[in-house]
Amino acid sequence: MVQDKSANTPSATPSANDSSDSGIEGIRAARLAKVAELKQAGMIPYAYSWDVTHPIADLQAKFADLEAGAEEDFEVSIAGRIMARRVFGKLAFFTLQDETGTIQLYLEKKTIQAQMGEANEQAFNHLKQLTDAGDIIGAIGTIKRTDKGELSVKVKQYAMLTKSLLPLPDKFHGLTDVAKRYRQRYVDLIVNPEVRETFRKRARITAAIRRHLDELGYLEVETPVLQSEPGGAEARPFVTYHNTLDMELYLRIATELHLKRMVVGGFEKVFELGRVFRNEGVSTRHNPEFTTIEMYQAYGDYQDMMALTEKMIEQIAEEVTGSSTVSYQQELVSFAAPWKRITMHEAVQEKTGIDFSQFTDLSAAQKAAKAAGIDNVDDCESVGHVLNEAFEQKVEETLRQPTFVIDYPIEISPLSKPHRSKPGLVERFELFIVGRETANGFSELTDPVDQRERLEIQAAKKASGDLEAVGLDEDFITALEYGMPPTVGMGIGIDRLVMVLTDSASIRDAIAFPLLKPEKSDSASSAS
RNA sequence: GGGUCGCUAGCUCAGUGGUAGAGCAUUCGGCUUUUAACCGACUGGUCCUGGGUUCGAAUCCCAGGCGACCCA
Repeated sequence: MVQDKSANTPSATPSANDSSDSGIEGIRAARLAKVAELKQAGMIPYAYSWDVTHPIADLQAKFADLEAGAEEDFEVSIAGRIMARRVFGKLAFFTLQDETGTIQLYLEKKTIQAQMGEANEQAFNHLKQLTDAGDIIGAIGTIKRTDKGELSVKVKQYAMLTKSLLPLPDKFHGLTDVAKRYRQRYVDLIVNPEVRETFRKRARITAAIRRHLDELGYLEVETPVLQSEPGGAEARPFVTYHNTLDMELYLRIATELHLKRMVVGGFEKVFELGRVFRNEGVSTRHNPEFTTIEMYQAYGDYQDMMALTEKMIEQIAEEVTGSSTVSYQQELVSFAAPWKRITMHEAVQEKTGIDFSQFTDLSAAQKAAKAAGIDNVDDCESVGHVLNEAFEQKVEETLRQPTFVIDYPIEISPLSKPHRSKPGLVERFELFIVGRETANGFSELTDPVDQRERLEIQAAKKASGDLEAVGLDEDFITALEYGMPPTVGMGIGIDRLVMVLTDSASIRDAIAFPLLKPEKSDSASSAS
């Protein structure tokens, strides 16, 4: 191994094999013994750096046409994790993996001794005895395609860079236990290439959004996560506490109200891409912390924003997956614009036969809905709420291709501007993809008096115990009183978009570290 | 919140009342063209936790934990 010349002592050190235990503790002990042996032999088991000349994928591409058995006198230096070892008496093959891919190391005793022998005659033996699958090593050598056709680096010199103490999962079956995959995502990432690809795609999606909006002249801003009055959505917040101010604070449930303050302040195109927190249950479609982008454009309306949305997402789908048609869980989804637009009333009428726009009376709407097999209508406080129940129960799931549902009832849209020509409705759209709400946008309510009235209704609900109702944010109203230009806003659930574009069945597959309950409670297990 | 299923070696999994198993990994020996390398030998267990039934429990019963799926 590459080493400093000082300590070239024969390995009179503790052998790695005096543990009779091959369970996890035994493996750790054996590897710690190897760490000691490496040090004893003058090597550094946890190195400081390594000069890499080529990512592995570059080598695979550059020498793709090299014939079996051929060698190139082209010296490279690479680094990565040993994923598999195939060791013979005087020859060994390692599979080395870096971020870009894998390549085989061709490790010949003859060659390594010739190059490293003077420094360490034990170089090849150390390779066999002191390296394990999971270790991170650096290697310098030339390119060779073996007789069996595997592109390899014929190693002249190598060095341990990081000694791994824990065994990798089964090299063939990998790690499949989903709980373990989420709890130890680092192991999942090491052994499951498709998981790495998902998070690469996620990064490309957010980068593409930023690039797209930057080109359109949008400004990325950051607004508070800690708020004294969470608003902008109907959801229960997380509560936290500030010590020196001696006050409760809430983690934001949306970025909406602060972004609108930015618009009031004169920024005409703003967005924020960031984390919001909702104190809700966990499912394949919900994680308590998730990522949204909200964007606001002055002087535009919801038609403008729908046009922007379909164009942007179509472009992202093409960039990230290579096509505007993607396969999601065996279902083809086409992002080619323009997307279908249908009013909420039309959509519900299509599926239930009921025209809710004819109802002015709540009980008549409830009766009709019940007759159509719609549940939970008794608690509805308005025709609009009944319509929404009907939509959620009978329509939502059926919207597989990207679809804009437009013109929502005003009762369920406290921040939207009234529709310019349809009384009782607002200029709002929601985007559905594979049956899931993925985006939500509307012409923003700019009338401060109307806004105050609508938020007061919410505040009253909150006061009477509705935990999801939002409070009245006086400062937001004050901002509107200074005057907000006509504005359209929209939010996209980034995690759900990532799910569709990465073919992930669960939101947990699109979030690197999803929330999980601790595996074991440290507190006493005795019941009370 | 309800229902169904799962939890056994580091990993992937067998094992339905009678001494806890296999493959891979680990350890040891052999091997210069392997790639799920191979051959030989060995090692490795809180059978998720706690109760109960039983002469005897991974297995049956009860409660709990964590997870998956479905429903609300």
